[in-house]
Amino acid sequence: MVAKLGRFAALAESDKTMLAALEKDEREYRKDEVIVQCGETVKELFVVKSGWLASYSLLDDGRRQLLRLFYPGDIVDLSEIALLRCRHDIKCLTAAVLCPFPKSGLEPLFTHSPRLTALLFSMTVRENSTLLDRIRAIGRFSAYERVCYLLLEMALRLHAIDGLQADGAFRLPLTQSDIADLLGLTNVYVSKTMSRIEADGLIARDGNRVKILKPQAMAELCNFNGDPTIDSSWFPVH
Amino acid sequence: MVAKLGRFAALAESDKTMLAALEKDEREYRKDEVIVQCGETVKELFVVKSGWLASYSLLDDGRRQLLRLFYPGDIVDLSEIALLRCRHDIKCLTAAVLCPFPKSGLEPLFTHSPRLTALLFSMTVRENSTLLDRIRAIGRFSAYERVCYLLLEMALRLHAIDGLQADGAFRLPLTQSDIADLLGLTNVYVSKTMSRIEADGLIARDGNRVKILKPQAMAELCNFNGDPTIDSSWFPVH
DNA sequence: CGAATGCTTGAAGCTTATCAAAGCTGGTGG
DNA sequence: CCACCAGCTTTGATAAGCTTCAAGCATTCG
Repeated sequence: MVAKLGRFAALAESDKTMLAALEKDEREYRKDEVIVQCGETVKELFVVKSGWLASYSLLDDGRRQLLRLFYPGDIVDLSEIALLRCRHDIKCLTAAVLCPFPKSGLEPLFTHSPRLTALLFSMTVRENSTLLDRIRAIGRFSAYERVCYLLLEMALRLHAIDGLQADGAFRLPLTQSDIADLLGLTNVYVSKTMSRIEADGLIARDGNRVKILKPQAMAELCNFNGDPTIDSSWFPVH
Repeated sequence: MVAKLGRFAALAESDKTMLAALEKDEREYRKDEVIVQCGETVKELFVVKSGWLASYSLLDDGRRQLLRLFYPGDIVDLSEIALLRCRHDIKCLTAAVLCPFPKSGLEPLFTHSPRLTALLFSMTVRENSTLLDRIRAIGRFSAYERVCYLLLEMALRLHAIDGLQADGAFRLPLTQSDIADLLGLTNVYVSKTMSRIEADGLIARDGNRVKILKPQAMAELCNFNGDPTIDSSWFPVH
């Protein structure tokens, strides 16, 4: 996590120490294991060491909407610190290693490091921004555009944490049902859409590996702007 | 704004003073006036004194997605403080009075009041939570459910700032095209859907006034949970 | 009063969902 | 090491929900 945050702003040694304290315990989780259940009172947060997680919401009739994906280096779920009760389920999409820490573990950080506080605030805003992008995608994009969009976003996100393979391809640990629930589609139509995207020569697939062949064309197709740039100029110095 | 934030946690006098400083200037804006344009470097933020605003994203071919609504007491756009360039347009849905202040106006607040910082952080998380709810609505709800959802959310939001009329009705300053762009629908279908909702006896309409007749039934219909509860127990004391 | 804007209603069409069945793949136990 | 099985993906046929297009009506404003 120090590595991830350090990309956005220089950190003092004391800041690094505080962050490292959050990662001192490790716990392993199996694929599909549920980490947090909707309605629970949240006492613990987690730093993701490895693996993918997702938060999601279930409706009475079985409909499901995936809300967020958590990658290595993320905090699950930083937002929950401010809420009394958790509003969504969170589970492992792959086997994962998490570093649990009590909610109060962030307290010293808020009281002693304005700079680190600003940084966490910025991370929350950034996440916010990706949610807005997805609202736009689900609300106004065709299925074809939505899938392109998701693939680009994942590639970008993985690139940032060195999760891409040498040739730029990446393993897609989501099932097509997961992708459908993330984008407001059905698994059947995701399958048909991905086949079309592949037939059009925009991507190549091999098992669950995906390689984006024409990132430029795909980005134009779905108005993909990449990540917002964090402005650290206003951060308190210490 | 002091009133709005004070609802979530007790504020020290010094905190109130800092907040009040943000609201010392006032400027009037006309309906449809654009406050912030996509791509601009953000130097100024605003406290909404009166009126409604919305941020939105335009696609090349004219499609539009409304992203957020801003009500009196909100900061437009708190998120932008952390971003170098603005990613969306923001405009007035009604005539409005805003209090502009420079981005740097928040700096003393971050450096001198951990408690206020935590509160702003919480507000951001809370907004985050409503975005997740809307992702769920757009991704998995039918048009009928989406419109019910939006009306409930607005009523709740207005209730919190005493914006409801005596009989519980409220003026809806959005056009049906706005509602459509907020929910990922078309203006035509919003019209048909609202007529159905009214025919079903869930709401009553008179011009642009709306009254929710059966809030309970509507809430069950669309799994409406109300607002998340903010946990202020972890806030630094001063 | 005329023009502009927004709302309503109907008909036709398209994207996506639903249902169903068959093919593929990776993991497990014999 | 192979066969089996469960879960995932693919493909096709049909259906539903929403969009698009178009015209008429209502309201507001200069």
